[in-house]
Amino acid sequence: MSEERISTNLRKGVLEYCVLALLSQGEKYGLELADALTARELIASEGSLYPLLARMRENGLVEPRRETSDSGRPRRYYAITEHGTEQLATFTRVWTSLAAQVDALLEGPR
Amino acid sequence: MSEERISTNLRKGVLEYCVLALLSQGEKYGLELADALTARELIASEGSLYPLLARMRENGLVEPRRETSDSGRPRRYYAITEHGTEQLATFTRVWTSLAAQVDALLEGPR
DNA sequence: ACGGTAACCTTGTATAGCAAGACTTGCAAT
DNA sequence: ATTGCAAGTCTTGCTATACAAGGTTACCGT
Repeated sequence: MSEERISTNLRKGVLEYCVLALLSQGEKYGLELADALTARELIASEGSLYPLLARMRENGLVEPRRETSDSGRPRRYYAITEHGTEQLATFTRVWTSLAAQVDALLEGPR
Repeated sequence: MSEERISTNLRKGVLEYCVLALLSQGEKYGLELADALTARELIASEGSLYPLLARMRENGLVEPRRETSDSGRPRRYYAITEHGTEQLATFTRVWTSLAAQVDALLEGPR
């Protein structure tokens, strides 16, 4: 029951950069991102993703492009911007450092 | 400028269990915890810690004990409870799994 | 025409960390 | 004594994020 709560809080602030990491491998559209993140258990529902994408667009981290259907309904593809790439690099530094501290604490005194 | 913001969000949901990890090595009082966490860059100020300790007490994760001064002003020592120990174990599982996913994403496709 | 489904988006809510500072207590100079 | 300083605890107001639940639009097969 509380495993969910733990996950939820852990995801805060990580999700944004996981999206950037995925986009750094190439453009993706909303549901495609949602599926990739769900498979990795990094989101619990699309309700987290779309508001996040909107924020990221406002902050200039991603650039949306509308692709009107070759088949199926139109999709909105997102590409990472230069600014987004920089932010991803910064995050990687911060994450690596923090994760090392947490790992050390969890392992306890040698 | 935004490195702070990244850290802030990353800490959410981690801090609580870092406190438990520290307490699993023995009782500690407020400022002692604050110093340990600050040294590891896991908090930015005591303003995060005291409300957290209060929440953790309400949730039965820690048990406070008032120690009236042997020397210096009285301190409130916190000990981890059995429930706290269980929660720490659960967190460790969740954290390990999530951290692995994030690391994999940051390293990108092999 | 009609149901299904892919894709996208919105609303409301709970929660966690933070900055800044208030308050209390003991100790040390003067 | 009195003043000042530092250790220790706690409070207030704020912002931001993930989530559940549901709603909307467009395409497709039958």
